Amino acid sequence: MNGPDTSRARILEAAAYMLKTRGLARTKLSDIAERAGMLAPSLYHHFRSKNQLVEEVMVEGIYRNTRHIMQRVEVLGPDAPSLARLTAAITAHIDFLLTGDDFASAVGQVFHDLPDETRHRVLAAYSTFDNYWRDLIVGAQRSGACRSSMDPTVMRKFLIAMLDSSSGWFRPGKLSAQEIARQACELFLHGFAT
Amino acid sequence: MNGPDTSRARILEAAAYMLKTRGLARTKLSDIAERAGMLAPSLYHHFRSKNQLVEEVMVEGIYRNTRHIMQRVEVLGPDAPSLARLTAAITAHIDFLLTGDDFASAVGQVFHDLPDETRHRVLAAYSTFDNYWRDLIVGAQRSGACRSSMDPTVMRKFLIAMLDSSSGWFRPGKLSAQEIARQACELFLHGFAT
DNA sequence: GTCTATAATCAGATAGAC
DNA sequence: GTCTATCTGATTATAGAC
Repeated sequence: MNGPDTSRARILEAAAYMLKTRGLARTKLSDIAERAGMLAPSLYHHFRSKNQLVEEVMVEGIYRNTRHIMQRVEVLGPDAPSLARLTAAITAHIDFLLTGDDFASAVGQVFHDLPDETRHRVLAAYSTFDNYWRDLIVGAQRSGACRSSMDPTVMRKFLIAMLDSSSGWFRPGKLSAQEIARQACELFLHGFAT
Repeated sequence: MNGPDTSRARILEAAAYMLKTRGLARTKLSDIAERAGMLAPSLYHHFRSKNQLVEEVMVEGIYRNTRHIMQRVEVLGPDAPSLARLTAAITAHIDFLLTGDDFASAVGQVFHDLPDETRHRVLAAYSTFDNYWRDLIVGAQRSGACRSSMDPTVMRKFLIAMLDSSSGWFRPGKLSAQEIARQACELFLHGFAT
């Protein structure tokens, strides 16, 4: 049942959890190790450095999230209206962040503290994600469903910031992930005013 | 012309700039000192520790930003329609972030890495800011200008996250702060769809 | 009030036993 | 593959001269 890297995977999950919860500077290797059931030096059997470990978490988080969103959009079929595609993407993103993918949440939390060199490589992985959103937004404008008077880059930045923030303030037991996703769609597409 | 704490003020400004630009973990005391025209140990004549210096930057940033927003809203007079008040607040916030107040930008950048004890105190200062936005939003709902079907807390979190993000991606020479503010108002109040 | 040492701390990383 | 022990390096912080 276990592949050759069970403990490697456990370490990555522990790291993702700690990074999402406490950020980069406040997570020590010993915290990650403890959560993975071992001591800090053992991590070096699986990863060359803290940076490499963090980088893998980031890239994995971006990859998982992108793939999840794409699936939930593409299942609608190639002829789905662009607003339906946008709605599916927003809902998928919130869902994924709030329903326990620590990797995806860690990305937003840690990205801006990454050392320059690491950040460049992570940025490359991020571009797939970013481009997908750009296409959804530009597509919605081209189809006439969204306003061309709005700058698509600004819309994307605002939207992603808004969605990403949710993993920082979401508390289970209050509004559900579904309800938050619904409000995000409403707000982004139709606004708060009556 | 110079009060008793000119260099103290210079240090705070240097710290705000470094914190907004590089985040907490990546700003060293020596960076702050250099920007203030002195060497790291000299900072200890003015501040007890890095934490205390950072805390003062945070509290000052929150205070300045809150005061700026309140002024720009209250100048409309007590009978201004609630949408005008919201619009003024959004515009003021973006303006303040993008037109060079490093203290305000540093808050969003650094807040989540603060050591627990510091963060608690900063959070107390933050509540004035937060409550003001809450009142603007709830007021707009009560007046009927904004939809009661939306959760006011979620709207506030989404709005502030969206606005705060701008200091991270704004680049002078592209869209102006005014234009970004306009798009933020449009998006938040009327949405992106046609 | 700012400097030149220098100490203290702490976290990342390595060596080598088991 | 994980441990104990140790090293290294970076950064905060202190002592004390000027």
